[in-house]
Amino acid sequence: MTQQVEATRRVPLSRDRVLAAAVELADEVGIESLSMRRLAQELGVVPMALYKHVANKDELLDGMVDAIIAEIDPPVRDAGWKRTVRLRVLSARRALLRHRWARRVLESRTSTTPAVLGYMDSFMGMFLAGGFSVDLTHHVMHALGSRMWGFTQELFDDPANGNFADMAPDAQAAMLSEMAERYPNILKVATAASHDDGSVVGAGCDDQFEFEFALDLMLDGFERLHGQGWTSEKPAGGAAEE
Amino acid sequence: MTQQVEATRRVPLSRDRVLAAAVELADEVGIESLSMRRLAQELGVVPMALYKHVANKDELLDGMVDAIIAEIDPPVRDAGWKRTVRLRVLSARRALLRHRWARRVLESRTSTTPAVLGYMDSFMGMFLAGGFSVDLTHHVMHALGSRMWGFTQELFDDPANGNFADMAPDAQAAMLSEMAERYPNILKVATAASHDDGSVVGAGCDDQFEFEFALDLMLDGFERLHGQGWTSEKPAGGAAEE
DNA sequence: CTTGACAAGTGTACTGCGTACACCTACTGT
DNA sequence: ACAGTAGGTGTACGCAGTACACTTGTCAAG
Repeated sequence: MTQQVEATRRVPLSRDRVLAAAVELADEVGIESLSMRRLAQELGVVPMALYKHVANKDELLDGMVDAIIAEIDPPVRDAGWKRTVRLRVLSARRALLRHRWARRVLESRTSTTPAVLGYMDSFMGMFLAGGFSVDLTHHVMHALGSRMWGFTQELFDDPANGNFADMAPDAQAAMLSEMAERYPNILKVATAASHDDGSVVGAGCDDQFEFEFALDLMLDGFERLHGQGWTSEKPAGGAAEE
Repeated sequence: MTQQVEATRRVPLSRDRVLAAAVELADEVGIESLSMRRLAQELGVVPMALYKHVANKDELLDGMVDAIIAEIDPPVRDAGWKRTVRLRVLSARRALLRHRWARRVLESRTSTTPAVLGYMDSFMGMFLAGGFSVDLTHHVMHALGSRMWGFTQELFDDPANGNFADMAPDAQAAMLSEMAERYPNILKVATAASHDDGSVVGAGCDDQFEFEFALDLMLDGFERLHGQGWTSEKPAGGAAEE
């Protein structure tokens, strides 16, 4: 009987099982609470057992990111570059939103795993296939930056707003009048962004709208540059120096 | 005599001294090596002494960020909004580049200290003063995102390139041919970006150029939208739902 | 000059982390 | 039947942040 129990759980660990469990755990408790010990416990195993499948925690994080990247849809076929890029970014965004920790990990990772490189490569491919010069593609990639992954640095994070909502009404009023005095512009902009909804910062705005607004702004800019055959005029030559 | 020594070092700690030392230490050894213990040691004091001046490490980091923000120049006067914004961002960029750890801390911080709010407020003020609608200003702020602080997520970080440079020539060749096979687009773009210089990724490109390229692309986009009186057409009403 | 209060600095100790290293164990191919 | 090995275990180390009780230095009031 114990044999059976053991037989049931004796599905041996594997790199994939470890990564999957890590992703799930991070989804549940947040990346900051994901420790090797906690993960091991979740898998019913002693912490050091994990090290037979991942070299260390950094590699674990890399693997988790790779798993998320695998969720991104491949480029659609036979659409113009703009639509292809747009859809791909939005697909990446959906994947990253399913795993909210992924943004931070991706940002903090200096690493370039094969999955990351593969995504970037195929991303550049979309522009090149659209007739962009290698030169322009390069700058475009830099300009997109992390927006290629479907996210932007949030202006305010939820907590600030959460705190506000949790405050006593009079404290809210006090804070509001203090803000009106010290940060009049923020207040103006924030309240305009949230007529019907009582919140002041952040929550009043539609992140998805903001993201697409900025993405389209950039894509339009790229289109314009491409249309006018833009080239970075580098200082002619350069062999002269040194 | 020991008295004198003590008298000399008896310049008492203060929040400002702690923050200044923390900034300096982070500049020297990197943010990941900045621990309360290490900082205390640097100040010739026992770790717990710091807690008389900062509540905890998070507050220390917040304070450090605030100190960097204080280094950003105020907006220039009597220039158009575009030039004003541009110069301000580039000033922020200079400050952040003087303290390379600041980018990460700013990114990871969910907090909104008065200094952060103040900067944002004055930033919005530049657009509003330029005649932007509150609405457009709002979206523009989101679109800028962390570029407002003068940085972008780097595509590749130095390490990858550093490793490559440190490799044996034949290993380099092997890696190159492997990359040509698996990431042909990356290779194309990267090599084009670094004709004269031997490196393959990252180092070949001029970060400052890339940053300004993207910044100007966005500012031009904003200008265009502003010129045509852009408004986000929100779904009329909304009170109907709930 | 004493005193006593309060701010600044100290010492010790706790918990949790990542992970090195030596060990055991159960399955595999010969 | 047995040796080799991959996978799991147990113990232990150093480093982190910080709670809590303590001493010390300084200065105002009696």
